[in-house]
Amino acid sequence: MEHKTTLKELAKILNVSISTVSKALNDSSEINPDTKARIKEVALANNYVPNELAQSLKGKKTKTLGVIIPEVLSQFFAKSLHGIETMASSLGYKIIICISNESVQKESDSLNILVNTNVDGIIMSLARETQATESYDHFKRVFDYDIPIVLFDRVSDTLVCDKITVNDREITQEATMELHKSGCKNIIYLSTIYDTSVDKQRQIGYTSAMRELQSTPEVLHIKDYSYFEENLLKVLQKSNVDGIVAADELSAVSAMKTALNHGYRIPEDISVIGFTNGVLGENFIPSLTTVEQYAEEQGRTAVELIIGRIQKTIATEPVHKIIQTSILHRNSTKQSLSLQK
Amino acid sequence: MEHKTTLKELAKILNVSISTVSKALNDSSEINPDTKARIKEVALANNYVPNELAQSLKGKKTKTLGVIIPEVLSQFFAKSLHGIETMASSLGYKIIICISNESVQKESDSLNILVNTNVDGIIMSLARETQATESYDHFKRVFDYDIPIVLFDRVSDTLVCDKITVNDREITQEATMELHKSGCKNIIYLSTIYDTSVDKQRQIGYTSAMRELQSTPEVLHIKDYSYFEENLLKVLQKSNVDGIVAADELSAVSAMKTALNHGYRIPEDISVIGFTNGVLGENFIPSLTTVEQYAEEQGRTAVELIIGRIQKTIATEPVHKIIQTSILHRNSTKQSLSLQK
DNA sequence: CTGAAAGCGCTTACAG
DNA sequence: CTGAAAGCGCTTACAG
Repeated sequence: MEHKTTLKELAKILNVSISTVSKALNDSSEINPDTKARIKEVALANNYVPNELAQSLKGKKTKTLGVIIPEVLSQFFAKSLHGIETMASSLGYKIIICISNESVQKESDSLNILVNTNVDGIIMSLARETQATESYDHFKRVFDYDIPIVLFDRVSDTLVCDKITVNDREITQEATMELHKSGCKNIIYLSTIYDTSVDKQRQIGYTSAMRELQSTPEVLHIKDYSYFEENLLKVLQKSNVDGIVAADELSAVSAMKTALNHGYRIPEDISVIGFTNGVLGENFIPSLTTVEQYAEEQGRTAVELIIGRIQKTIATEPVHKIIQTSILHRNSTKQSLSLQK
Repeated sequence: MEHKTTLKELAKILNVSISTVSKALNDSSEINPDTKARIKEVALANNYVPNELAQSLKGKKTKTLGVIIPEVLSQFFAKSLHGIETMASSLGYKIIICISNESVQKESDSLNILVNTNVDGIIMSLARETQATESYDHFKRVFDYDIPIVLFDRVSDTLVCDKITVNDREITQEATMELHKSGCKNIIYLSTIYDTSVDKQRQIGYTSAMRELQSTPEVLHIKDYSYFEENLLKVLQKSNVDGIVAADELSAVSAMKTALNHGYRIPEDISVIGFTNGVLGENFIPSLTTVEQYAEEQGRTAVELIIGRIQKTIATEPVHKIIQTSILHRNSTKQSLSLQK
């Protein structure tokens, strides 16, 4: 087993001091060009690579970003992660990934680990439990130690830091209006991501559209997929539902599945609009009309933001970037008089 | 902004030496119990947490695992990652995640980063390009420096290290036989994950089943989803296909979609068996009969294996764990005389 | 039982 | 232009 060459060893081989080797390899202008060349050559020949632990211990920067997401099985977070990884690695940063599983405890543990491991910054989307219980005490260390943090998608006003979201409220309002324009009379809002900030925003958007339409809003939160079909069916029948705005991809597809399995036609009897452009909605028959959330772009933007913070190249004021979304028209909705591809 | 308390500072407050503080906090038997208690109290009061960089620099262990997966958008890898993260964090290890995007270059870059960052071990699934071109030179440093590595799912005989796979060959043979028993006459093998080890194994399993059935095997590899429908349709018609063994979840669902869109009934006209138990196959209508790959378990097992290696608690011989899979019967296949839930 | 010293592998003021 | 020294924050043989 080989071991990693050190500056000390190179210095010995070259018969110069460690400082000289270090400076030469860092291209310091102090060093004679010839010496530099000689040193670099030997370093290369010995496969020298600086020990990052030692460098970080001195320099205080680890070139590592911490990422905490609530889960990785939904396309939205998988895509965000992909965007984060791509951008981070292209900019020379590594990522430590933590999955909170929607739990405050795991989120808190993860934050502590990231702080202890000296990440340069943290990118995260809040756990549902954190948002439901408004528990933010576990962020204290992050702020105490002034570690830059960027929240995306699931954000909170309590936390003063950079944020990235889409225009959830407006787009949901727009989605609701579109269903109406395409002929839907009884539109409900369906969500399984209860208690999250995005759910709240989307619900507000839906509700205000309904008010504008002088219709009574009807919100259905289903907390457990075991009762999904049963719960949804009851509402479909009772309220004569012909339009559904679903807050995420899985619930949208599940709603279509339930409806189809019980003889409803989509979009003829019931139109559905969901969120997230993922394989699930794309491949279902009918394909899902959905709000494109630009998950990868959110991830990439989060990395740019956090690195800007780390390198202090952006304003001191916290930034809230709102990404403008659009509705991706597919086959779970009827053509309306307005837009359609 | 606060800063992190150091041993030096604690020593000063306590009027003892740094060594004593260090030993006390590490519960060394050398230290007087009373002194220990006093030191721990002050450490706690000052929120002392050891600097991991310094500890790692001394001790050579970072409690960090590197993970490289080809992509994160498919349920299989997302689930594996989830299993890895869960097990790793429960055992006190952090994970650095890299996504190779099926590219040798990115895989090579990732390996270098992980080596340079002093991870204790690496868990990975090979990029398609790596397997297609049989390029393994970029693994040299990993082996030179004796960094433990565990391969899962996409493995290679060229790399001498621990491995985890499922019994791909046998289960695909079984899947093919089952389609036959349920009445299928013209069964094809469909794959979009060409050039991977798992594809090869599954293909072999399929082919040997076909030989056993004295039927001519027909393998359809589609390299680009833009031509999926067109390519598949041609074969469906030409060969009068009534059974499809698909090598992954997305191709299985895409095949069902194509067939349904062209008037075939599933499973009456064409039966389909896929791989991976994910939301995609679960929610499609009809739901996909599929090979349960125990992705999360593979991830968890990989972590156990690598940590065993790191702590040298397992045999020196490389281990190949083969996880026994089973077929999850759902609605894309007909009841056969044998098993059905 | 406590502490001074050396060292992990670097970087960087400072001296010459 | 080169090098000796101090220091990042720890741990651990060794001395007392």
